[in-house]
Amino acid sequence: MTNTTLKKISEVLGLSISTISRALKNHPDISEKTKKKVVELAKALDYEPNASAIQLRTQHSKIFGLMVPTISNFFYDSFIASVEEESRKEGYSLIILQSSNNIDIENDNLKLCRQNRVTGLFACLSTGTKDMSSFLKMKELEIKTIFFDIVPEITGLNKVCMADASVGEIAAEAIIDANKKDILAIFGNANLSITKKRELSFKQYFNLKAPATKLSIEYARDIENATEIALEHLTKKKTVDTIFCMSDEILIGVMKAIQKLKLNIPADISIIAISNGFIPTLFYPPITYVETSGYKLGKLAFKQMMECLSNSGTEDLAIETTVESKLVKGGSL
Amino acid sequence: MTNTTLKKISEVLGLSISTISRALKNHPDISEKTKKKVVELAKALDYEPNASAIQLRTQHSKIFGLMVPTISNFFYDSFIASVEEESRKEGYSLIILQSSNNIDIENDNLKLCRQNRVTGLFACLSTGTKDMSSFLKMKELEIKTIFFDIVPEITGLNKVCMADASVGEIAAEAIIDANKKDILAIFGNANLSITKKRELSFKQYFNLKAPATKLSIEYARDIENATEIALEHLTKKKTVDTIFCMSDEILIGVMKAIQKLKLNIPADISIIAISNGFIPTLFYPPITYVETSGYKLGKLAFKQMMECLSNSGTEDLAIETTVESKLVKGGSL
DNA sequence: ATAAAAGGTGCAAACGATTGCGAAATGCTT
DNA sequence: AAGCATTTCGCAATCGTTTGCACCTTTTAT
Repeated sequence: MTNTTLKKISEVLGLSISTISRALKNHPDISEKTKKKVVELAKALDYEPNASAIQLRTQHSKIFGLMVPTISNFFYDSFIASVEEESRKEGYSLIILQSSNNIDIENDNLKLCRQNRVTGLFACLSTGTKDMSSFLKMKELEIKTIFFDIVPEITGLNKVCMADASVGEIAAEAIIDANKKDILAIFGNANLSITKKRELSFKQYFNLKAPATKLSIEYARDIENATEIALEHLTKKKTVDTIFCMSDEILIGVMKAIQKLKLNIPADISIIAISNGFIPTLFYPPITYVETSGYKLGKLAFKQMMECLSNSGTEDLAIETTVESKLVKGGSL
Repeated sequence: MTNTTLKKISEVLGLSISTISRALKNHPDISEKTKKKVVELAKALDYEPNASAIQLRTQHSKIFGLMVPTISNFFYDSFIASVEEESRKEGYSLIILQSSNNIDIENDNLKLCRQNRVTGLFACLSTGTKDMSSFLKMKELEIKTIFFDIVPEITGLNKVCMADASVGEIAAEAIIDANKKDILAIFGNANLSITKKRELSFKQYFNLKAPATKLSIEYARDIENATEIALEHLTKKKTVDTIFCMSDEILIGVMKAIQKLKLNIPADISIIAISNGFIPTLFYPPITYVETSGYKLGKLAFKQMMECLSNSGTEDLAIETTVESKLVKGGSL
């Protein structure tokens, strides 16, 4: 069974291909009578336009690319879900790519996007990305790129992020309000700008508002490493009264340590995290967290993409926007 | 900056477009000398073939579609990740779609796949799907479809599933081995074949091996509902000694109830779940679970897709394969 | 009545690549 | 040197759609 094409419809109706094409897109040149005939036959024959042909002809693809380090992630999967929702509404398809934090794969993926002539790309950098040339190549090809979450440090690009600085402050403020004095703060990869921002604002807020607070800063590579770090601090020097976790992964690692030591929250130890909100509710009491919503970020990124596309042609300005976050109180602080 | 095309290369080199095309694909008709020249210039000009043009010409798209009810899900996200990995290796792009368990969206998504002329589709049915006509339309268009996880009941289709029957048995066996007598078994949507299979095999195994066991069967709609059900059983009639959870969602709901009641696992109550393996490890002691790996299922689905494609032309046989699972012992039983 | 203006439709080129077939150039044989 | 095979390459059609332009009817205005 071969696909129905404009040609086939035109042959049946004894009209030209161009007339069919115009009729189907409700072009004013075509009479109502003809339009009706065409539309009806098209439906009867299950006509569905060939996206490749349209792309080829119009040089416009109705496809977005979306690249994340890993799909299996509380933050990214909701970001993806969010962008997917919007894309579908606008009639775009979404090609999902994961870089696995591997630069070669990242470049392969970018190539795929170029070959498919995606209209736009949502990109979260992989951890090791230093060389932005592949991304800049996208710009030359007029593939609009919105960077999100982990974004390049260079300017002149479109970026959407959580308001990372304020995220750090909100957490710090909550800790100070709870009158905690000895904090273990565990961050992620120290090379990422997201980590730097959160850490800096976190520390600065303490310096400003509660300089006497004792802060131990650590960096965890993964869940296991976070567990180790927490165990180390909780067993050797038992003075720590609060643990701050920069991410869900770190929170999970820390909670393993706490459960292992059978500590009570918040009697023995307080916890506060930065999270999408899912993991914190799995524990009892629910963990207090500063919300970073992949879902909201996705919506924002999409909005920015659409603006970017409508601005096309004119000077394309690079915008950096952020999603503010808020404290969600559990019972862990 | 416009894209490099075969035409542009041909003009620079004073050769015909066909020669360039053949040279780039290492066609034996072309001399080594010419090939070398062409390949070098192509690289210098950053030539990247236009996927749309190729698709249009070859009627073969190098794109797979993948539809799940929701991306944000422990099982599906790892399935997606797995298929994405393999697709990339084979040079395919993946279009991800989520149906949100909404039949209209599901149909829209299928249409998108058709319009993009995807080569193959990995599909997990949404909960309410009864009418398979949209899917059968894919078959007419020779879009190979592999159904996974939640699959249609009709035969003659390609399906990959967890070995749901054996999953139920493994759980039942573990419970019997642990010498438990009063079981609360919470399942998901009772209309899904996956639920039916798991439930049937679960009950049958008890009937066969330990008919005296008391089984209370319940169905939970979502996390909250699972919590309610668990609370109900644990507070009113306190005889239940084990809770079986058919999915991560149910496990999460149950764990909330247990933490709320401050019950000790496994002293007060035993837990066993069917899970991807992530959620069970978040608790202490880790929950014993029967493993259902989205990752493994993804690999299997992809393998089957490739076989399906290579078989193309010949009689296309419908295969149903399953991934066996195993018991992963935590400390909850 | 006739010219001008709509209204409706078709022609043909274009998008970028693939490929069967034919043609030119080269080498080889005798 | 002529015939033949072989190597190397180009022509042109094709995939399905869009779109500027020209064309032919009707209307409408004068």
